[in-house]
Amino acid sequence: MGTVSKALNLLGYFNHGRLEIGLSDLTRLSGMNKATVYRLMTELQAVGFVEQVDGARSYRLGPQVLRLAALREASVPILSASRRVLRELSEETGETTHLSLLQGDQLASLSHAYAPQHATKVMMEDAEVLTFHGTASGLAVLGFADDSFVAAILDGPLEARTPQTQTDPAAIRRLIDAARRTGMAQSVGGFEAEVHSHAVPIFGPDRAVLGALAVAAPSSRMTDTQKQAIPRALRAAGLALTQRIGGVCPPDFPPMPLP
Amino acid sequence: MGTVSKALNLLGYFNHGRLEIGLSDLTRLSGMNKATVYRLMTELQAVGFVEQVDGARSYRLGPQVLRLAALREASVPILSASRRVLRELSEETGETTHLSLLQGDQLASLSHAYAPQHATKVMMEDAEVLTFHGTASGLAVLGFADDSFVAAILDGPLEARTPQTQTDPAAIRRLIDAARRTGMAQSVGGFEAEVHSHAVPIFGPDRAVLGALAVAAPSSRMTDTQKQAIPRALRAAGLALTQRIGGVCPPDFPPMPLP
DNA sequence: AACCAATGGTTCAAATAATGAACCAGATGC
DNA sequence: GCATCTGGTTCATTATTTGAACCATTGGTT
Repeated sequence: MGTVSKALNLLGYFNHGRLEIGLSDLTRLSGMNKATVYRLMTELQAVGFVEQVDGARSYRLGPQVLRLAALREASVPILSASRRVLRELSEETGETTHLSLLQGDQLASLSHAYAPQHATKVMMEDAEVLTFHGTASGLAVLGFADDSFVAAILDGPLEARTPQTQTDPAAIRRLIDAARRTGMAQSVGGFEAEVHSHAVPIFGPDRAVLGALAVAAPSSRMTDTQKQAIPRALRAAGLALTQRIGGVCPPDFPPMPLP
Repeated sequence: MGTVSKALNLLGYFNHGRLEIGLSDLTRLSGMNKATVYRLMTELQAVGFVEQVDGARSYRLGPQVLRLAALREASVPILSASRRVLRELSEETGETTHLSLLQGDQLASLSHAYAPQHATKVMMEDAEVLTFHGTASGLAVLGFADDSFVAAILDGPLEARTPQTQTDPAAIRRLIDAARRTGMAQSVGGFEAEVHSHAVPIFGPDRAVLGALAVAAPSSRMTDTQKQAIPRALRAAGLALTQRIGGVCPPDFPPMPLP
């Protein structure tokens, strides 16, 4: 691994629970030498990828990433395309919706919409990294990912975020197969307790899976009516989003059932 | 300059006119050795900062920057805070408004809003890099930047984007001084012909200037009425945005004139 | 007030990774 | 069928990165 990767991997330790990280913490987290971390962070700071909060002390992400993200959106306007789809899907289902995208070997939730209807709703934070085996979105993605990628996930550690999280590789494999067959995945409390999610994959122009569109509802509201309505609306929204970004579904993707 | 800076500087060559760059172009643009550029880009690709468009060929920015930008917004929610301010200011003035932020030694326009009123309007693109000497936003920022920073800008090459661009260092210095005295800057056709812009600086919690809020109108619509109304609305909006992000104006910032 | 354990930051010889000229192989143009 | 692009690769030379140890401050404990 080259120096550039090491430096940029340091940025991976930032998340919603750790928006600012001190030198010592970063040294511990990364397992690298303190002097190395210091030099890398100093260099990242010089190019505006991180900044120090005031004068000295801990680091946080810098303003330069905003410019790059805006240009990425200009190249591949998937987030902007998703906003209307998310909003309409939220209104139609009455529940929280979100879009997650593959970023290398991670799946991050990057855009969401809330429904106005209910006082209680599933709350989302952008940039949260999702597990593949414990979320509907993750299973939907795995259903259409490379075999080697799926194997790597099933081989790796399968953490249980909740008591309901499925961690048996064989069982997860069955869920993935079901996702591929039906074009949709579900998770009941696999990531957050009391949350029942449905998700469909989103495809790019090369027919590769890019991420997933999901509806997350409190389990208590998942009535028989909703269990019918949500998959129907979600499937249509997923196809619409894939289409809006110029994507193409793979040949084995199950078509919309007739109404 | 270390390897990390070299790699990340490569990302600086991406812009709206060049969303995808091939290896040879990048080699020429950067002046570095082709093997070096190749290795750096391969490494950036491995961590998801760039990706290759399909299989092989040219590079574009990768999905990883989206996650970092979302986290940056969670740290410093300046873009989300700006959206309402921009929208209201656009509605009030009937013109295009935008927010630009300092990113190291660059000023990039990162968020904008259009007014619904007119058929003609000034169009904006996010992530466009602005000149300091030829835009109202740039002058507003320089008015409250470090002396050394101002000196570096005036010392550097001062490109004329339009025939109207002021490129005389002494004249620009006078514009900067005026911006500091009045808390507002103007530019008539200094960046795009026929565009008359006003801008006010935005400050952070440490009283340092972060960027500028601007109103851009076609010169033809800049009537005496608008010349009064826009500065008034803009000044109020700038103070509101500074306040909403927890910023503090420096002691010498001219207060709002009484109505 | 002395002590201890943190913190961020710095040094310098040794170890390692980056560099660049030259070289492939394929595509495109003439 | 020659010339010139392109992206990609090699390998000895060179320059950068590395890491143990060391400072200076800070905050908490006895």
